[in-house]
Amino acid sequence: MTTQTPEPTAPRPPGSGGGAGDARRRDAAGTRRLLLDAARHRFARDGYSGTTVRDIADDAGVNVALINRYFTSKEGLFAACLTGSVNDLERAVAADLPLDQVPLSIAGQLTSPDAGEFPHRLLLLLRSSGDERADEIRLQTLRSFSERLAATAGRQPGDTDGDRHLLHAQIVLAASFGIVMLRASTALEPLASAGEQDLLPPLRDLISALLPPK
Amino acid sequence: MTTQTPEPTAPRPPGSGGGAGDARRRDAAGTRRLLLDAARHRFARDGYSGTTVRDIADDAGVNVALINRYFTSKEGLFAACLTGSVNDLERAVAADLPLDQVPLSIAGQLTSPDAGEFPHRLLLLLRSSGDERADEIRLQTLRSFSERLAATAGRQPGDTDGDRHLLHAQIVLAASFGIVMLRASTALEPLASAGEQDLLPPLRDLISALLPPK
Amino acid sequence: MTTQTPEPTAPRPPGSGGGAGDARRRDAAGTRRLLLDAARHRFARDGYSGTTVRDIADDAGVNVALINRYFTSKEGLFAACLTGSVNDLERAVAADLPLDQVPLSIAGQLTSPDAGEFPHRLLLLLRSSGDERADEIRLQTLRSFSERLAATAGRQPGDTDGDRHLLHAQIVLAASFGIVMLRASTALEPLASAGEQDLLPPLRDLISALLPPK
Amino acid sequence: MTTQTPEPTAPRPPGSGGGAGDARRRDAAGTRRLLLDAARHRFARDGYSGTTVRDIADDAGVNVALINRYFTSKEGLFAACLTGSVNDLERAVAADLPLDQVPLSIAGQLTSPDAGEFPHRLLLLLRSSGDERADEIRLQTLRSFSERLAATAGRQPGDTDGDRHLLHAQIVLAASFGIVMLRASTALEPLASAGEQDLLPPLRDLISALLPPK
DNA sequence: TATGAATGAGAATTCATTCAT
DNA sequence: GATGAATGAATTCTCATTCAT
Repeated sequence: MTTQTPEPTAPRPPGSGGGAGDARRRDAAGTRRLLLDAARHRFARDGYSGTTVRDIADDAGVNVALINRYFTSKEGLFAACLTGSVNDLERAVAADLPLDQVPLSIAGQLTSPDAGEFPHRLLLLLRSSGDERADEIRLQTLRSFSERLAATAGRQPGDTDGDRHLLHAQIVLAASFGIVMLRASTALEPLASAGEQDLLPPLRDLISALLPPK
Repeated sequence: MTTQTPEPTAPRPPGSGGGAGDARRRDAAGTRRLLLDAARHRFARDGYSGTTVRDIADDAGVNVALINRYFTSKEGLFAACLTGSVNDLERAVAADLPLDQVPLSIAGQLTSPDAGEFPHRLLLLLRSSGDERADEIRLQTLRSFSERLAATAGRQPGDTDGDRHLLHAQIVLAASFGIVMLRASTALEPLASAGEQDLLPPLRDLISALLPPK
Repeated sequence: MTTQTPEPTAPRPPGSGGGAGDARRRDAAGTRRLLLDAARHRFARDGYSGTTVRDIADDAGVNVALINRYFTSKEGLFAACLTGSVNDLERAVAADLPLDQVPLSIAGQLTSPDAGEFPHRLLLLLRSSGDERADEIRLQTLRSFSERLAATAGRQPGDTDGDRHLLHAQIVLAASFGIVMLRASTALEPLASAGEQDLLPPLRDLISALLPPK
Repeated sequence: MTTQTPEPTAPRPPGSGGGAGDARRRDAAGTRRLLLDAARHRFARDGYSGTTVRDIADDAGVNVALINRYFTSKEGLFAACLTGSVNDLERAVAADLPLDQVPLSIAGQLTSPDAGEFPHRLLLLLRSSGDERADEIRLQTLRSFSERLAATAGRQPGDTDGDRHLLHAQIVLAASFGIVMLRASTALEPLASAGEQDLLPPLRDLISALLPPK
């Protein structure tokens, strides 16, 4: 394995399951959530096959076997991460923001100082586990996203091709993905550590260039 | 553009017309190239850990052991793919295009009808093997790319922060990545099957919004 | 003497009387010991590279993966065998026998009728895994052995070179090794099946010739 | 592999077969000898399974495939080494030395300053390839050796057991083996670098203690 | 519910050997 | 006779998963 784990590839000794001080023991719901959180980060950062269930369990501080107990399999856990993220994302954009606030929202989400969940949830949409079901979810989510985004754009005079807005919305989406990816996987400065106030202006420009308001 | 670099098809050994089956035997350079091509596609599509050396060897139609023979290890093969791609990318943009041709060039590269190499080479830059050396190459390439791109932009009146151009260039780069990723890993229409003539206009808009000409 | 150290047979889990088949399950310490015992024999007999981890696991009747679980790697297992053997050897000679009992002790150890552990532990000291750490242990052990042996020898009138005793002790050690090796790897009669009463006299002669008592 | 080759595990690049300056090319007998010499050293030092045919071929500066060409297989090469060594050893002791010269001869052989062949040939007798045929040769050689050695010893008054001389001779042989082994595989001082004049006296003592002259 | 021991499938890599030139 | 490309059979090690407690 070549995951870039901080720990210097310690030969995982037998009997170091976790046991974070015996707190939160015997709490099914809590354990589930712990695993989901850990998994989302790992999957987003290292991809599906770059992540081992042991990594996740260790991060969560629980026993590996519980992954299978609660999620049946690694793929099950991945699917759960995905649907969970989708739900949260849906809720995040459900507000149906006015168009001129979209850049602000995106910029904010991308740079939320507390290493917010948004980038991870987004990244997850690009990760494939090879599981058909999960892939369908991904596609469905992306589709609905871009449609909603396209809907915010104004119709330009002489527009015949309805697809054009959709294409542009998908390009905006793609740009967001690209930014998250680059920030997540490289140390490319200044992009990697740009803050909200840095990202907002160019994003506003980008969006208004592709999706002019109605 | 659409430079395909079809890697001038190995000098076939005498007496192997061109039939199916196992022609091209006993040709070290040819085998190497075959492996590189197969590996680039697999790595770009499935990521480093999602790819099996056996997959690659099978795609290339050669024995697995040859990967270690020619590239020492899976990581060695990955590094070779990366540097190879970098070289080709460098050459591709070496032309130092005038700014107003950049969108055209990008659009062309992204949509080359014959599933050209460009997207794969680009995608590769986002894949990590955990190998320090390879990661350094990736970063270096991205950096030099964005700098060159930034250099094509005009200085705006009152510009004090030189980083701004760089940031914008990196966002353009990110957008390209995002488009390639989405096209590669999902069937999101209309983006997935948009052709050059579809992508050109929005890309032109995007670029001139972020990197106004001098 | 003939200390057999039969490794006080793992605490069998309740409800597994002593029948054949796969008793002793779910007993980490027992499994570890089982692997060590099997490994010591194999390594001693076939050398490091002549031994397969699968051989060892099969001998021990456990799954191969457990070798990596408990000892990290084949080399780790080898090192564990070595240090284990060293400890036992140290204990075996710790008694600081009076010189005139040394031949008896050696003869006893070499011929313990139940194919005792001693020869294996000794043989192990001649096997190299290429692992630096393990090699250092070997050397250290041999050194301390021969020093202790040399110390039992009397000083001869006019002795100036202190090294002489050490050299002689090492030759005695070498002879012991040679005997063990020949017995282990060939069917050379009568040496191969000589018993304690056969070996004792010549060993006594050999030792008193090289290490005359004080 | 963990052979302790000096070269820092250079990833053997394709196309570095050997070609020692194109001298001695197309010389079947020469090549054979070259391979035998290289093989004897490797086998003696690293054992059968610790040695790779590539190691041997590289040492000899010839192509690997020639091993199979000339010796059919790795085992064939090993057997050839063994019989070759046996022949040389036979010749070495054929002189039927007077008993009082045996220690001198052995000490000389063990320490021959030019890293003589003797220790290697001797060591080879302890290495097993798992090949029945080879093992038979080894045993046969050891037997004839010890018999010849026993024959030099004088009959003691009241000797009834004829085997006693043979046993003693085998112990002398074993001691020689042990010394060679220790010298070859460890850096145990002073034994490791003892010269002929150091080894001669104790060996003389050892031999006369076990095999008193007639 | 939680734990850690155990397992089998599969991954990368090495190696002796054969083939074509 | 000699070379190096190619191959298939191991070998070590990792990983997801299941079992017994």
